[in-house]
Amino acid sequence: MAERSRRVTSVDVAAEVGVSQATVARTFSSPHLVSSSTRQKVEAAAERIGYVPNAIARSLKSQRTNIVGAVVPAYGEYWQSVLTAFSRQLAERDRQLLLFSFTEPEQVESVLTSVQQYRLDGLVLASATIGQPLLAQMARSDRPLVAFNQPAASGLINSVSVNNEAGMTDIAVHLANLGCASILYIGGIATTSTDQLRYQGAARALGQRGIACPYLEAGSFSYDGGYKIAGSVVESDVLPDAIMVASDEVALGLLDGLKKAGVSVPGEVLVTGFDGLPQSSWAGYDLTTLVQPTEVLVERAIDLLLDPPTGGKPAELVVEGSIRQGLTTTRTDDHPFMPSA
Amino acid sequence: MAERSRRVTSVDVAAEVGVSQATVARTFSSPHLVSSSTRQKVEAAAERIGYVPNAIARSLKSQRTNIVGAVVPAYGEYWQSVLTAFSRQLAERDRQLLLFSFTEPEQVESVLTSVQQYRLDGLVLASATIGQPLLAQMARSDRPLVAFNQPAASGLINSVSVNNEAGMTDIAVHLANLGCASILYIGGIATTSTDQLRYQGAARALGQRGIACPYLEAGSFSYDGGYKIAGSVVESDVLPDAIMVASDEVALGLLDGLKKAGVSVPGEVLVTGFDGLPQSSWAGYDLTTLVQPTEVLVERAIDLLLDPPTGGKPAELVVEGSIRQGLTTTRTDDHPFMPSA
DNA sequence: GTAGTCTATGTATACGTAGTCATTTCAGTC
DNA sequence: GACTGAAATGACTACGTATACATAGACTAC
Repeated sequence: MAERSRRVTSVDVAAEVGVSQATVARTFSSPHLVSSSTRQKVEAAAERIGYVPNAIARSLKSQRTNIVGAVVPAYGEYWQSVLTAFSRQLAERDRQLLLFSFTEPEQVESVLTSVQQYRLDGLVLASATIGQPLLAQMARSDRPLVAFNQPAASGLINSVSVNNEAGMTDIAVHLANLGCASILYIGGIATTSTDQLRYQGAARALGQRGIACPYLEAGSFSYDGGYKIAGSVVESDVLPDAIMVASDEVALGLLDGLKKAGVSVPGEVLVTGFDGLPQSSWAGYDLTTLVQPTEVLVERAIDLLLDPPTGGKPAELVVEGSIRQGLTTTRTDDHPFMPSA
Repeated sequence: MAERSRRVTSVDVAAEVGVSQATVARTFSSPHLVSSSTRQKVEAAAERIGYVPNAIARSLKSQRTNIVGAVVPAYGEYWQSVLTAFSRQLAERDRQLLLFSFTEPEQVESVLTSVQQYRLDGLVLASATIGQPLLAQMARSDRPLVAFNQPAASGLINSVSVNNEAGMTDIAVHLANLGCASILYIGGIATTSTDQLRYQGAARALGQRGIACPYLEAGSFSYDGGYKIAGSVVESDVLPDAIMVASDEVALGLLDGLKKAGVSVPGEVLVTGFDGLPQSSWAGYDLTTLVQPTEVLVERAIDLLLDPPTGGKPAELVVEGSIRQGLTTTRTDDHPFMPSA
C-alpha cells in the first residue's frame, strides 16, 4: 500500500486467474477462442485488479492502430462540420480520429512528416490547398489515403468529392430559370481546383444560355472575405441580377455586407452559396445553396480507408449534391427583372 | 523488386551506416548524445532508405505518446471552436490531438473506457454533461486530467473555466445600467453547472438592484432551442425589457425567432449572449455577449496537462471573460423604457 | 605517468501484446 | 475403449524502439 502499484498488464491478470498470458490476451482480442468459463474468470479478475488492455502494445504487435488521421485546415465552418462527421462515423466503427490541423498551407509538409511516424490505419487529406507534388509523394505510402473534396488529387490517390461542377450548374440553371440575365460569380481562392470546377460548372451552363458570368475573387473562403467584397460589388454602376458565391461562408459574409450597404436581397439581387452549412439555413440568412451530402461523402471516404480497393487506378468517387432553395432566390413582386415581362 | 520490401527500421539504418541500433535511435530521440559526423551519416542513410521513426514502438518503450485526448460533444459551435484551438496549440507544442466525440451524454462512459486503452499523455474533458460520479472515477487515473469549462468538476480534477458567474454579472450590470427593469433569463439545460453558475451571476446582481429575473429553459444549447423558445417569449402578454441568454448559439436562434415573430431587437427588447462566437459578431447579428478568452483557457489547460502540479488539491483555474457590446443592446430612440425618464 | 573526467558508442534488455505452433482436453462415434 | 477431430490452452517469440550499463578513447591536471 505504501508503494505506488505497478502498471497492470495481461501477465498480472494471468497470474491472478492461473492461466497463461496468451489466454488473457485472447479473452480481449478474440473472445471466441476462449471458453466461456475462463472468459468470465479472466474478465472478473481484470475488473478486480484494474486491468485495461494497452492499445500501444497491441498496435505494435498487430501493426494496426485503429486510428485514422485527418489533415484538415484549422479554420472554416465547412471543415469543422466535416471533422465532426468523420469523428462520429469513425467512432461508430470503433476507430478513433487523430487530428492534424494546420493554419497555413506551408505547414502541411511538416505535418505530413509528423503523420508518418504514427502508423495510422489510414489518412484523410481534406484541404483544397495541398499541392499535387506533395500528393504524389504521399501516394507512395503503403497506407490507405483518401483525398476529401480535393479534386486536384484525382488520379493520384483515392478521392471522394461532391460533384462541384454539376452542383454549380444546378444553381446556375436555377437562376437562369428565374430570369436572371446578368450574373456575377464570386470565387474563394482562384488557384484551388475546387474553385475552378465550381466556376466551370456555372460558366458553362450560363454560356450555353448566352449569359455572361464574370469572375471575382474574394481571396479566401471566409466570412470576412465575403463581407469585404460586398463593397466592390456595390461600387460598380449596376448590380447584377444575381450573385453566385463559391461557398456558403463567403456568401453569408456577402449577405451581411450587402445588407450594410443597403442592398436588398432578394429584392435587388439574388444570392446563392455552396456547401449547405447549418448556418445557411438559419432564419436570418435562409440562403439558397447546394447542400453537400456530407454524411455520405464521409461514409464513402471511410469505406475507402478501411478496406481499400486493391490494385488498379485510384478510386475517384463523386457524389451529387442537392439544391436547397431559400429566401435569397425567392422572387418578390418588386423584383427589377421579370422573365415573362 | 518483385517482392514488396519490408518495413524499414532503425536496425536497417544501423546496418547501412555501420553503427549500432542504439546510435540510430539516439540520433532521432536525443541528437545531442551523438557526434555531428555520425548524426549526419545516419540522417543521410535514413533519408536514402526511407526510414521514419515508429511512434508506436517509441511510445511503448518510453511510456509517452505525445498525444493528448479530448472528449468533446460532437455538436455545438462553441465546442468546435474549442477543439480547433486545442488542436492548433497542441501542434505548436509538438503534440497531437486524439478526438473522442460523442452525441449523447450516455455515450461518455463507454468513450472513457475506450480512452483508457490508449495511454495518452493527458485528457481533456470538455462537456457540461459529464456527471460527478464519472469524474470521480476518472480522477483515480494516473494520467493528467483537465476539465474544460466544466465547473462541476472543481475539487475532483484539475479544471479550467471562464468565470461564468462574474461574466454574467457583468452582462446583468450592463443591462441594468441601460435602465432595464424587467429581464428574462433563458438557460440551456438547467441541470448543468455551467447553466446554474451563469444564472446565479445574473440573478444575484439583478436581485441587489431589485430586478426580478425569471428563468426559462431552452432545453438545449442549440440554435434550434433558441429559435423555438422565441415563440413562448412572444406569446406572453408583455415583453421584458431585455432577454439574457445562457449561450450565444441559443441567443442567435432567439434573435431569428424574434425577428420572424416581428419583434424588433433592440427596438422592443434587448438581447445578450455568452461565449463570444465568431458568428455573434457577424454583422447580421452583432450580439452583445461575454467573450470567452478561449485561447488563454486552452493554453492554461494544456499547461496543466503537460506538466501537472504535483500533490495537493486539484488546480482550479478561473479566467475572466470580457464583454463585447453589439447592436442588440444599443439603445435606440424609440426604445420603450428610458432610465432617466 | 597516472588518475580522473567527459564524450561517444556498443550491448543487452524491457515495454505489453498478438499470433504461431505445439500440446492437451474433451465430446462424439463405432 | 480406442480413435478422431475440434476446441481450448500454453510456451515462445517478435513487433521497433529507448535506455541503463559498460566500455573505449580523448583530454586535462597534477
